[in-house]
Amino acid sequence: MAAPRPRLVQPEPNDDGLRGHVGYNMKRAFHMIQMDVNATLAPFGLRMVTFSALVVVIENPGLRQSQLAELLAIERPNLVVILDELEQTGLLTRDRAPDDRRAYALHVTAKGMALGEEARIAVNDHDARMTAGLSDAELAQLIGALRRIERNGKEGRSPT
Amino acid sequence: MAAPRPRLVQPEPNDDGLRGHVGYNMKRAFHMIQMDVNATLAPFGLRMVTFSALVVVIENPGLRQSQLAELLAIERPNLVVILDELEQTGLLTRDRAPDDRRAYALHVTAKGMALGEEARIAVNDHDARMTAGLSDAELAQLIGALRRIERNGKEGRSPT
DNA sequence: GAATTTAGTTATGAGCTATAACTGTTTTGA
DNA sequence: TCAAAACAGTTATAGCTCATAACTAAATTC
Repeated sequence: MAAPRPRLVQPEPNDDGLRGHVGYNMKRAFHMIQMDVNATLAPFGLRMVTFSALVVVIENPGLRQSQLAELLAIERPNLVVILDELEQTGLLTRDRAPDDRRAYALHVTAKGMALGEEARIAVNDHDARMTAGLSDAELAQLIGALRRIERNGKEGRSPT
Repeated sequence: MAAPRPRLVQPEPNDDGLRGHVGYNMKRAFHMIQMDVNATLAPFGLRMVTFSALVVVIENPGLRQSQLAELLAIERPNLVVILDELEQTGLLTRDRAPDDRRAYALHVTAKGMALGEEARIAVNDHDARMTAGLSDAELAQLIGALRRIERNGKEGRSPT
């Protein structure tokens, strides 16, 4: 066994005092995920939020904008530009709802469907990369904990 | 047992297709944490990032700005305004390093120390709120998973 | 049918992050 | 020794995300 090395006069600086906080660790982890997923989606002309919107419209055809905003927890005004982007690149359509001429029914185009499915494969690869080293059970536990935190945060808000 | 209710023509829209992705769940969880921690720190005149900087300087007195930036994974230019804020409110000092007149040695003031410790108590409460319902073991597992993801993200980057 | 509510939009501002380019100081090495 | 390179901190700037207020047009309420 090696003899103990004499203590450095100037010990290595560290962020140990923050590592016990969930928020600090999550901020750093999320930053990595965001960078990687955006790099992953860039070849498709998508960002994290446009990908999310596209997937939800694929799975909920005919959805209204306000419903999509609610589902994604995005403010309506911000969703407008996101959908502009997806509409202008021909991935989805805004069709006037026949029963309510204020509203739009959202549908993906064939192109949107195809691109969405391809992007999904890429995002699954990204997921696998970022969660490498975690078992299936650990991954499920992670997602469960994240959803619990999301719920805890909602409960703290005003009971709408 | 109740008889099965007939299937709705328009089923409730949902984001199930995204819930399997770690990034989507983390984005939503982190958003809640960020809102809550900022509300928690506002009475102290702090934000998440100024709190983080303050804590690290408390625990690493004499630290250089570039070391702090490295530790917090913040770009140097962005750290400047953060430290301006902490310096102008009298929480820390930038002292010219005697051995290198380019560099500053960072130290917290007595006021910074006191405020930092108070803020820490508030942030611990925030942590407890956000992670309510998770056992100690689950919390440890969560932090472990987040650190793993952070490491996986770093490895994907250029090996500087 | 006037008043209110709702769906989507526009305009705008705040916060966080990243990059390029600059000043002044230290280190390198010819 | 002294010019070139590297380094610490800074300034300026731009992008992305999120939030709010105020608007238009259509539907609903009473």
